[in-house]
Amino acid sequence: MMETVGSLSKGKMFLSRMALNDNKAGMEGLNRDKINKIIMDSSKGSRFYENELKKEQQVNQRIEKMLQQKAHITEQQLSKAKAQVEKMTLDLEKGRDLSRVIVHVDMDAFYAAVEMRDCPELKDQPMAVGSMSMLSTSNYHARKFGVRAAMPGFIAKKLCPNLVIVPANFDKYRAVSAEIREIFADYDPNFLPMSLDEAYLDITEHLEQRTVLPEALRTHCLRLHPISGGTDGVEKQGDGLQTPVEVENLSPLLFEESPSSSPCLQDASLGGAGGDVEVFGTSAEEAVREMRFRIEQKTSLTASAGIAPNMMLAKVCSDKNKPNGQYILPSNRQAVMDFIQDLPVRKVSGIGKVTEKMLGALGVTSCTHLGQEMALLFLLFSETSWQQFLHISLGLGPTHIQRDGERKSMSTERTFGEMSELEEQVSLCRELCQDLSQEMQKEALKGKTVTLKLKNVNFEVKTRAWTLPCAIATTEELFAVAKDLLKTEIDNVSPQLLRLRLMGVRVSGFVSIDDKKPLQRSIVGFFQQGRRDSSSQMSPHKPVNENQLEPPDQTRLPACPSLVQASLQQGQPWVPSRGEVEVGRPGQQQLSFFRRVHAQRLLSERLVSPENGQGTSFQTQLDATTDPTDRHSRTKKHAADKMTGSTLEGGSTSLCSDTEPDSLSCPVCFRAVNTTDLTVFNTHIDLCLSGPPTEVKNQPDLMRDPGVWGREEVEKDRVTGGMEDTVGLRLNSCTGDHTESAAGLLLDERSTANISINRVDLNSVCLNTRGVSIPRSPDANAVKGSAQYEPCVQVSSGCPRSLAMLKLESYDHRGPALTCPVCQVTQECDDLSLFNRHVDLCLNQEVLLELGGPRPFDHPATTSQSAAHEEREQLLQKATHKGKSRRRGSSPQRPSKKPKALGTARNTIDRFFR
DNA sequence: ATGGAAGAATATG
DNA sequence: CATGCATATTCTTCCAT
Repeated sequence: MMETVGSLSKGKMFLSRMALNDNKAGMEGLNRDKINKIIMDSSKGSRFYENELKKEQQVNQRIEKMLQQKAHITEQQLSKAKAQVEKMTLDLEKGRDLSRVIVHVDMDAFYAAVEMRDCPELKDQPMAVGSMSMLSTSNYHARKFGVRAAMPGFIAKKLCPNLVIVPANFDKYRAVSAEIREIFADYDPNFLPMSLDEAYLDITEHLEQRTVLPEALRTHCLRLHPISGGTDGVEKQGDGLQTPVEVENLSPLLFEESPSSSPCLQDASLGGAGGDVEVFGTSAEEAVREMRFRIEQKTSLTASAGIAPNMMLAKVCSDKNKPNGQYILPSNRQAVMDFIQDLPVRKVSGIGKVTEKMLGALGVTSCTHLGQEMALLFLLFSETSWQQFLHISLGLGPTHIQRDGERKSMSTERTFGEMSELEEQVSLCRELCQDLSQEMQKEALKGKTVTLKLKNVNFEVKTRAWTLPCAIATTEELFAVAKDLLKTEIDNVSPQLLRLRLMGVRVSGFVSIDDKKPLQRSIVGFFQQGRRDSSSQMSPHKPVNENQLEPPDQTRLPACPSLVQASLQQGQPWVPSRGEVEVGRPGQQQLSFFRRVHAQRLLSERLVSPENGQGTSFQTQLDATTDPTDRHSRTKKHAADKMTGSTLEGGSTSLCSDTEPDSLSCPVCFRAVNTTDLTVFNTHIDLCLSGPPTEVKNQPDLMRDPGVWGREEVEKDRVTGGMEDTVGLRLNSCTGDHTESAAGLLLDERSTANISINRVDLNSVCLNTRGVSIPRSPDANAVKGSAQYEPCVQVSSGCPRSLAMLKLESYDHRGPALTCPVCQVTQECDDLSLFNRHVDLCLNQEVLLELGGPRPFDHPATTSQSAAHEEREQLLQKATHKGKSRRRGSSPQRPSKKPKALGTARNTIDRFFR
């Protein structure tokens, strides 16, 4: 190679990552310089190119770092490494297994070949499958022009103006794939499909049987019965095989019927054109030839294959005589080593362009070099990389093919023209979640980690993930998490907009079938789990983190705020915790918002109750400082207690219960209702909820209506009251102005505290400061209790009309949490109609409750059958003026054509995230 | 030290 | 004018114990 990719050419950086990758069959002897010039000319200056440049420089830096490291290596280190290498080499050599016969089969130009088969006009011209922006495959004709897979169509067109680009038709490819897999299965029922067009087979057993296989069963007929007109396609040359023909049901016949009755022959004679037969031998080569023959007979497509003692070699071999050829590597050590000798490392699966370049910088291009430099590589690369290199240099690879286990992730992503509109972004996000959810449903999967992927118009990629305590699957759940992730990113660049070109959502952390049950358990099990967890924390023998049957430690993981809301609607166990946003100072490194979550959560748990996990100290504080009526809210629990045990621990400390019921606290007006009759109580709640909506409509006065919200006095009391011991802070604004307060929350200059945004509504923002004490005055740095763990922070709303509400609660019980007076379940939820429906259900199912214990908040669909509910909901919708009671599940989602906000840009953002 | 989680990067077809 | 999608794995960094 004279013009090594990555070297300098005419003083200009030549991008190795952009240049033509011609290590592909059918691309030998091309005018690379010319092709590369065209590629460069089409790319230069584009955002894509700029990003590639950036990435290239990163790689170069990595290489530089590596070379510096190399310079500091001492002889001593090197000889020590050498010893390591020798020892390891010996070990590996000892374990070398040449007994297996592994085959790698690979269809030739698969997608392109299928299209050509089905459209004869394409056969004689250069064509590719894909689009103007990306090609999946090209036929061999097109490859002569440098047109290949993973090349954008518009560049391919420049290389080859006559190129025909055919859109992909995956259903068709899948169908063909199924056909060839049937054949594979005859040779190895445990074959490993790598993609639609590729598979590994272990034919060792088949070969054993084959030696005693009657000749008739190795006899295959050839029917000259071209299915789509044309004779030989561009890719069909050599190997003595004839034109594409079709023989129906060949494989079953071959292996299941007696040879004498082979209809194959009859058919052939019937065909008139004279059916030839071919007898295949018993060797590995013959077996593979037979397999390829059958593939061609069945599909009119050709395949190439490699035969070798392990997968790594078989893969390389299958490429050797592409297309429509095969290569066998004898199963002896010398043959393997000879084969490896000059093999470019890049040919080995797993060595990509970056590794190739890094190795190249050390003078390693072939596998022999690799073997020679193993000691050096030991010092410069990671253990795993080094192991990989060593295996390669010895010609070793997996000898037992194993079907892939369970899938580990599932994702969907979409590329589009620049998208900056929040509304669009959010709705796209939802769409993706919906698609993903549907896919998950097909495989009955539920996952715990949701990852949002964003690529901006400069091709910079970001991923943001959140792991939940329980597995989720529905659109709403996924969206709840994804939109929070998205919102965080939007907030992080605000007031600028995210200019996206791609968005994706991924789910991982699937629970196995065995794990699913516990995760879908009712809230009873959920809480019992929490109890078990915290008790085991205390016990000296700490259990290993979940074996299969042990459900995940749900108390230790953060939950996504919106998810709580969503799961509420889905009637699934909710998780009493939340995520946060770090409000960083300008210039300060924005630490990952979620990374902090876990830490802070643990912290809060420690605060709550390190010794007994019951949160007693907190509870004491709570009782001492909350509104007196509140104290009676945790009443009515005869049933609930029986089921959950009398305490809820760990992350659920807040649900600690007290006893003696004589009144119930209305979660709406916060007043004690002097009754224990739940029906009466329910009526009260209903009244509260359907209370005068008129004033409420006027947003500025939202907080003024005690009849509906009734919180003002209470909260004012709290502001002046238990301030010192405040642990959770909730800040409510009755206008949209809070957007200021959310972002511009006034931290004093040394505060690095994390303010968590609990929920951002149209009308309120709920913030949580974790374990932070609020000084009475800007100067007073009251360090109390939990504050020893966190810096002090001074909070001000920055909005004259906002009302700071300080509420003494344990961490896991802050925010707009409502406790169901019936089942005692507290949940973050400020949608009163939902809450009311829950209460209704609880009441209606009192009997059930007695029998089965508390259940999760139920799905609205199952609960809002009655017209009364509907009415109330409508009322409430008016009352809150937020559309909060809109049921995402059942009502057709309105295309958020709500009036654009009066307020700031922020305001509108918040609206989208409802 | 070790281990988990998140995030970026690498690789494959 | 303009560079995809799905999946897996590895490496690095940060954090907690």
